[in-house]
Amino acid sequence: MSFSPTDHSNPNPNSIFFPENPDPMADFELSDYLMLDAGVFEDDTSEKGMGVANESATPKHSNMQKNNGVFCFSFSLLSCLKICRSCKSGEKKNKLGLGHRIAFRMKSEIEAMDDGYKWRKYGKKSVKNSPSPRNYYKCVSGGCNVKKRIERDRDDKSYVITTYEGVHNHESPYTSYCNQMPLMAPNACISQSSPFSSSFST
DNA sequence: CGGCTTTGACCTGCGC
DNA sequence: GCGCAGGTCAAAGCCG
Repeated sequence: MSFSPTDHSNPNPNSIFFPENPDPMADFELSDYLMLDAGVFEDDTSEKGMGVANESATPKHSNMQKNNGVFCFSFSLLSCLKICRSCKSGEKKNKLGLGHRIAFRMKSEIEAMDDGYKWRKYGKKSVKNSPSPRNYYKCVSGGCNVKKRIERDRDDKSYVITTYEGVHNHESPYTSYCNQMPLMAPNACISQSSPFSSSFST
């Protein structure tokens, strides 16, 4: 299944589309993700505050599974944020009082990835020692004060660093959309909608 | 005309 | 207290 920009059944016209590309993930590489306030994996080899999806890692959540030696994340960023909510981190909050924070570093030419939620840009700021500006977004859903920052990696501009703050208090439009497709493979929709749902070779 | 982005100004925290 | 840097606000402009 693949959406096209003219496919009006796609609930989010801003989605990233993978046309008839034999390898839709060819241009995308999720290199790191940092659980700044909590860990995703219960893995003895994990660094503090960072999950590592290696062979010995034990999936802490049902969203993650091993398939033919490959760890497959069936969650996208949006579901990952929900995972954060369930983590036992003591509900530490940042200075903004938004609670959990999670950062992703990924190789991408596109900065504004579609993660299923709708965002409104409210600021842009140049950062010291960084040639690329930082963009600020807020979730536009009423009552949801989740924010995200997007900036280019100062060391390697081919990488984009996305930082999420807070937890959505509503379901993603995309999640709702996927839930209405019982015949679809569980990972298929997310894989098409969000490149964040990736696979790690182990 | 409504929604979204841009951008300069303003606010706040922190180090000296 | 002062200056700097990061974060946010809000008016103006753009676009469909």
